[in-house]
Amino acid sequence: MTQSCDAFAAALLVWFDQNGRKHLPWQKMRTPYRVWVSEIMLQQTQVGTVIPYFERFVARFPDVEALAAAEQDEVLHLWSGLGYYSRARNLHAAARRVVTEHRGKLPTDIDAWQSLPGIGRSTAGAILALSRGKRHPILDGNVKRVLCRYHGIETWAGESETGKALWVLAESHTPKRRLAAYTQAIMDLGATVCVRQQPRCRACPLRRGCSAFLNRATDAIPAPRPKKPRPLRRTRFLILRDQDQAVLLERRPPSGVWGGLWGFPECPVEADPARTCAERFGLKPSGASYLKPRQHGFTHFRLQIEPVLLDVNADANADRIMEARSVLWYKGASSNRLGLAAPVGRILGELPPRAGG
DNA sequence: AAAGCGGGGAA
DNA sequence: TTCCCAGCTTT
Repeated sequence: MTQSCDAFAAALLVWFDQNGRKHLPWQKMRTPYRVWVSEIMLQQTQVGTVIPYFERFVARFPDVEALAAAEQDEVLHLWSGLGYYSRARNLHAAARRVVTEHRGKLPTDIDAWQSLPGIGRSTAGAILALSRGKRHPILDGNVKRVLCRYHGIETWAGESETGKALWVLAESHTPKRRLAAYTQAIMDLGATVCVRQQPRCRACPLRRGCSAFLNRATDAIPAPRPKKPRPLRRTRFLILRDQDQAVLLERRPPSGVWGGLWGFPECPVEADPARTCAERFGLKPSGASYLKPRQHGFTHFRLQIEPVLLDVNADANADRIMEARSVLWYKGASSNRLGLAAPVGRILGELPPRAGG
């Protein structure tokens, strides 16, 4: 007798029918395009955060042609606040490639998906399983946690040997039928039951076979990433504000921190802000006030931002500055649809009013 | 304050 | 192949 799936998958599917999430926005009209967008948004971001972004994004770009035709600025604007902006740039670039290279047809095989920017093995497998019911394993953070606990894997999942072993296990548990349900089920279990801290093992359909549960090891598994110290870096944000309360923003380089987003000009903390302002923009500030420094956290370092507010009179120079496409005077969200780096948006909302302005 | 999360690209 | 990078939310 051949069974269509192992005990792991069978228990998971039974659980899913009762407890799985079936009304997420990307589960209505479950087209490959919508599943693709949702999977990219979900890569480093939780469901609750993604939902409003997803709704806005697919309302504006309902299909791959609409996305491909968009300006990058508008794509980044709709992504602004979600983080990891290379996801948005890659999604946009991939949409353009699908239109030019596949005449707008989304791929049906996993290699074609994986050759698109921003799509690796797990994301490609998830898209095909969820939207077309094809048999491919996935291995995202939730699945790694479930498999490490179930199989009692005590090494860190980010280690390459551990990762290989997890892919083999993921493949072996993947059933031959009900691929969309199974794929959603294992993600849902990780997100709602087999959570990192205080997992709800009493509600888990897999506990009878779960090594970590049977050995009371759910606190130790999954093993945490080996941690490294995060150095502190400092930078200055130059906030040039003219007599109409408009603020000068620069487009950041396409790669690196906040790549492609708009932000304040930066200068090293050793430099003189007023002189930098004069040298780079030909504007002589009438005063400089040092605003409260703030810290912004990244994975590998912390950034101390020291904002300096410089009041300038821009009339004579505005045109010359604007000739460069990478600079603009920002008058508020109503007049510009741009992607702003998160701390830039916060600082803009907290600026003190200009005296006599 | 610290940890988590998937993939790209440089080394 | 192996590092290093990215930005927000949750705890």
